Amino acid sequence: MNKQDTRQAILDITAELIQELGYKGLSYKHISERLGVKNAAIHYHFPTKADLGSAYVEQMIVQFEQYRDHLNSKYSDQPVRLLNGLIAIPRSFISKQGMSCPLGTLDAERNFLPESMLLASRQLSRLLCEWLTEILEKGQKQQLMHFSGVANNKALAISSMLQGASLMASANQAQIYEDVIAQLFLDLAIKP
Amino acid sequence: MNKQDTRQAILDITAELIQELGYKGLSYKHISERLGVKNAAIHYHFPTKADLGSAYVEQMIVQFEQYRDHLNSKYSDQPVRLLNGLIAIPRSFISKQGMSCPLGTLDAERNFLPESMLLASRQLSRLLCEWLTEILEKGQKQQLMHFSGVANNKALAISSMLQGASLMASANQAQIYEDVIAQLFLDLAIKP
DNA sequence: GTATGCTTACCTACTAGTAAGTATACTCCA
DNA sequence: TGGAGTATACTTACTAGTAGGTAAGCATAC
Repeated sequence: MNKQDTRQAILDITAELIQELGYKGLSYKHISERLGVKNAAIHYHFPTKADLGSAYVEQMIVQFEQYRDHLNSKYSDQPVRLLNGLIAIPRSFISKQGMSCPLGTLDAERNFLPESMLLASRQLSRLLCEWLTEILEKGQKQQLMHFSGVANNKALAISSMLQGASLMASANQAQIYEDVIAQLFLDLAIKP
Repeated sequence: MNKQDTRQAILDITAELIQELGYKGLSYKHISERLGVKNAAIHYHFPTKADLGSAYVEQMIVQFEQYRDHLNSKYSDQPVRLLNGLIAIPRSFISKQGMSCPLGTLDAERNFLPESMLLASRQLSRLLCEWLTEILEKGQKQQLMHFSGVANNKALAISSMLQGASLMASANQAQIYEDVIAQLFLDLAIKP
């Protein structure tokens, strides 16, 4: 097989497994069995687990940026649509049985993550929060969203809420996420 | 050593380690080394890891109930004090370097937890949410806390927020938790 | 004829868990 | 009161399984 194809296949399987098992729960054996190769083949593409983990988070960042830019250009002046787009990210993970949004999982595994991975996951978390801040500012300016304090801090609070709700939904019932989102819309006084 | 004393010492070390490493990251070797015994000694008190994990969560539930009952009787009609008491729980974990509130960690490890442990951790999560609901209802009645929708769902949203903020604070900077709490008080329009 | 992408075969470290042995402390009975 | 017996709280020594990682070999394709 082509080197880039195999590499991408490994990353895809890694993404699925991390959503299910976390970084620590992920093993080269899991990946190699799913891919139908031997575990040494994975080491050929990603010498160490830290290399694999870092590549995974880097890929998540790229995917997030593409998604954000796409929505930003499509719904530039529709902050409610943008917010719905952001909210859809954790939802997409929860909808798959046994899986969850990886950001919370990685935070929980902070003491096992290689430095590069921890830094990258912090960056992704920051990017998400910055996007949410912009959305809230637009929403406030257009009087479509209402909140106290500065957008920056409100974004941090909502970001925490989404991350927490995503984990709780995965470990309890998926419905929890929707209930929390409903409350969020009530709090922001968004007219549906 | 006395059997009950050793058992409690093991549970105390387990509590610390789970806050730091999670259930999966915890090992009998870690515990036995800290306690200055051999790993088989831990198996004498807790035959399987599932026994240890379940005992740990059960203990958390008892401690939570004592704390809640104590505050409830002390500040029965002071919902803001009660809320501060609830908020202090995750804070107490975050304040210890490298540690975090175990509820989020356990949710992230849902696919590795023995059934009894998963059920117990869900129960603790539910107890927390129920207490918060009562506090919000009192606060609303006394016009000390303001929010849209029903207390039940608002409690779920805040609960998610606390859990998410606790994880983010542990993996990033502890200050995040305080920033989120400040926003929460703003949102509830609580006068300080 | 050589670089690529993989396999075979191995390594060390660690995991939870177990069976058998042992020193200590307590209990019962002469 | 003293000694036999026994329960307690461990240790020693081990198991099978899994982890990440590596060195050398080997087909295939260029």
